[in-house]
Amino acid sequence: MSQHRHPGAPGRAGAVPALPDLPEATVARLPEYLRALHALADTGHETVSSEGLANAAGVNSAKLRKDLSHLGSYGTRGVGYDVTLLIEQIESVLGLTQCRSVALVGVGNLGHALAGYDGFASRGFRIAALFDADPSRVGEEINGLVVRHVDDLARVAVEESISIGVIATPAPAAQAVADQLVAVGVTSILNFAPCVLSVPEGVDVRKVDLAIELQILSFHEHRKASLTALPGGLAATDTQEAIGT
Amino acid sequence: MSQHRHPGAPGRAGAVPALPDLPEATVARLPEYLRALHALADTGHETVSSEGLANAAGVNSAKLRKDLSHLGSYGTRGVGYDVTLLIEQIESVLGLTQCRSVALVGVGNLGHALAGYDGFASRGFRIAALFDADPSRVGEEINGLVVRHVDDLARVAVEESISIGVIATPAPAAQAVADQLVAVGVTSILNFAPCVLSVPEGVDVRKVDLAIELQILSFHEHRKASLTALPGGLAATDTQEAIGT
DNA sequence: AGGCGCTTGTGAAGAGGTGCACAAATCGCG
DNA sequence: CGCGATTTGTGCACCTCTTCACAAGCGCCT
Repeated sequence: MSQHRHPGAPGRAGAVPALPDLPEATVARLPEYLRALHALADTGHETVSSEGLANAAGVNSAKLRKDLSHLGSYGTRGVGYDVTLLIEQIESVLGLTQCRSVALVGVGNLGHALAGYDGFASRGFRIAALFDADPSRVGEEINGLVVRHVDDLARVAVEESISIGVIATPAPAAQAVADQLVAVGVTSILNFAPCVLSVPEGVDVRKVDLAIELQILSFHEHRKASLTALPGGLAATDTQEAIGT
Repeated sequence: MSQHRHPGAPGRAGAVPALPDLPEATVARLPEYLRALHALADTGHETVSSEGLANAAGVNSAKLRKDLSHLGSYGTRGVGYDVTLLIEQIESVLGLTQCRSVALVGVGNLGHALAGYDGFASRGFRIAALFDADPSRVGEEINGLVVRHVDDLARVAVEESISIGVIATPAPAAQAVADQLVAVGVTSILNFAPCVLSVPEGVDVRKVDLAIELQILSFHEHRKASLTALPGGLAATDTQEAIGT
């Protein structure tokens, strides 16, 4: 998880239509539900049960029902959920009704791929500008966008009304880029650089580190290897819980 | 989170030197500590306090101490942790003492970038083979590796003793690739395709979906926008959280 | 209209993670 | 040698998330 502190919570916000104050874990799963729902809609389904949607999203059906219950009662007992209605609701909650403009900084190996990734556009995000610090890369055209120098960030960010910044630079440059993004008023950052960013309060940072995912897999692999290397195979249940502290 | 069920082994035998049975949350943070430790080692630090390392890793110092305590007492009270020793311990626990071979399937936009990502090699992973289903891509050389056809997966996987598979194909192809990987004996998969994979028990799948991260950010952005639009103007300035620095 | 089967929504219990606060342990110094 | 400064390791309370189990609600069929 990343840094997420949302301070004003105790003072209940008054009469705003819907500020559901969703649990973080639920928010993290909503996009997955949304993807599954779109797939269902594309295959002609009009309604879906919690069981069916849970399977499509890879979660437990009870968890799914509790998650959806946090955004209101949009299901019909005995029937299920209306696919179209649920899509609208989730998109509304996630703030996807408006198309958000993304600035991508760092057009190296990874940044290049991100610039061409069509999963963003199909989910309502528009990559509005590309930046790099390397002058030899400035001017290059990627996917219909021209790479600009990072010094132009301030001007362009305002022009394009950027709401999310993506950092795909090498680690040493990431903090400086983050500072620039914050200075321009960006309050949401997706960081692919393998380093910790320090940002002022109110700015959300999410981190994606590809190497870390591999290391976590490595741990489980290592663990499984230790287990299968045991004498007697895995059915040997006579020795157990010998491990204390 | 991803699918992590290790149910079939209720009696996990315990005669092995150290099977700490770490909490998942701890495992997920160890790589971050490791990165911070390497950075400290490179700058000449020989020891580090929990406070110092916690700052470098972007977490709370109490959490860090508890995490490290799960792998044993490798710190010295009044002094801190020996950087080199701690690196060795964490790498040992994560199973990084041996270089793991990775097979990357799907050499499209994203796969291309992953193949060239040097963060893998620097963390002890070796991309041992590249695959694609598109014949026009087979034979292409990327970063010193030749792209092979996915039908050769079985043969090559054995030759190269692949231990982790990375799926960077379009979503519709992902399940078939996963099945092939599993058939070859791969039990750890990192999935970049936006879909749910179903795999037999004992196989670990971790999912990275770039669009989902953006959608989570979008939610918080949406939420912040709603808050600042409130009448009472309970601006977020009353609580200063001073996030990890 | 009434009953029946199906599905949602939710209270409650359980599991897991977090952070505080402090005792225990170690080092350096007088 | 003992004392104080410092830092680890951890018991405990709190909190969030998960899972179970079931009542309430809905539609269909007779």
